[in-house]
Amino acid sequence: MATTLSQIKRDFVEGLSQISRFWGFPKGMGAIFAVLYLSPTALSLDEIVERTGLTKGAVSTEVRTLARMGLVHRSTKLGDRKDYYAAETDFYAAIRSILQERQNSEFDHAVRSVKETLTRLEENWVENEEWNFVYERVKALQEFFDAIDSLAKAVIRLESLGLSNVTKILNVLK
Amino acid sequence: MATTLSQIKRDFVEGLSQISRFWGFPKGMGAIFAVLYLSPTALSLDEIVERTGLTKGAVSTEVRTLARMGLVHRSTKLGDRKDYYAAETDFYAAIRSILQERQNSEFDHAVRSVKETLTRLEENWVENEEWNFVYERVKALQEFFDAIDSLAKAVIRLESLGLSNVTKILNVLK
DNA sequence: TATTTCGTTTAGTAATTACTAAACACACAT
DNA sequence: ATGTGTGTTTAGTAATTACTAAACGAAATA
Repeated sequence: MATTLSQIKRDFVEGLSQISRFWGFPKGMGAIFAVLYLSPTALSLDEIVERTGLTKGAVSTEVRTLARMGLVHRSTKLGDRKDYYAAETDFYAAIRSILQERQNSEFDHAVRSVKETLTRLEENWVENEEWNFVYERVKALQEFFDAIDSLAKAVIRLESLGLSNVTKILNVLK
Repeated sequence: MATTLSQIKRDFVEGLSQISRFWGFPKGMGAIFAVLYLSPTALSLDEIVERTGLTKGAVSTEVRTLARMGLVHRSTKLGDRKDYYAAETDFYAAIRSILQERQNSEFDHAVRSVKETLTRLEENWVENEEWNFVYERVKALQEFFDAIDSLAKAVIRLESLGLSNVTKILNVLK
């Protein structure tokens, strides 16, 4: 049972698929990214189809959302009608892109709804114990979300420093 | 159309449900947490059932995973056979707890599989261009995961400083 | 021991999500 | 204009996940 490169690759693709699924993305998306990531050259849609075992339709849509997230890049060759896809290798850039994408997402809408709850509580204020209690709790949650958000932005802003350097600095702090 | 407290609460519960779903948790889990979070007193399983509209079975299992994640706490009253549940209000503590929980999870297993790919590449080394290429790529990914992990740990370690203070410090850096 | 009151488990259903197969649309080449 | 090689869309299916209803078990009470 020789450990061939293609075997190792297959296992890697499998691993990224699971990670993808864990993060709430289709596992096919992870597979597509993995295949592109391990390829030295950009791949056409049909090559991705071949290497992942998915159908053209699935690859077409999923590679597009990957592109929207900035995790892959689409390119073309002159005199060739095919599109070619390559994995983004700068993960910090990808994160930044994903966070931007997130701004318009269902998620941010939901987070905003917490903020909105707060406003409604303020605008229809009734001075009693329960109202006060609810207000304090919702406010605390909203502040937490804000804190996370600011932290993420701060880290992204320091991208050029390198994530591990940022970590080192933090570790010195206390 | 008066904006009553119970209306506001319902909307809040709805909001957290969506957030929960976005993060890949059942939306019922979000609803349960929200209900507990807005309650000044700990609630029994049946009270949660009543306020969320879920069944006892669903609440039983989901409240348990919430407890495992450290997002709610189970308690009992003397001379009362019921269990009572209350929301954790220290979110930083909750995050820490979730990250610990994660150690044993399917996710970490998957992340470890990347590390494992790397080892296999090293152990069966073949000196050629492709092998080298794949190795470099996998290594970069593994280092990225490591960096994220260290960063998370560093932030958690600074919990007592307050998340927003950490953010402030980071913002001064550059 | 039988009964009540609680939480858990289980087996099945509903709802959602990922994916397939195939039709389609567009651009280019002949 | 017709045919060929692309990527996209769509309608349906498979697989997964969240949830329900109801049986069960355990512990306290009668």
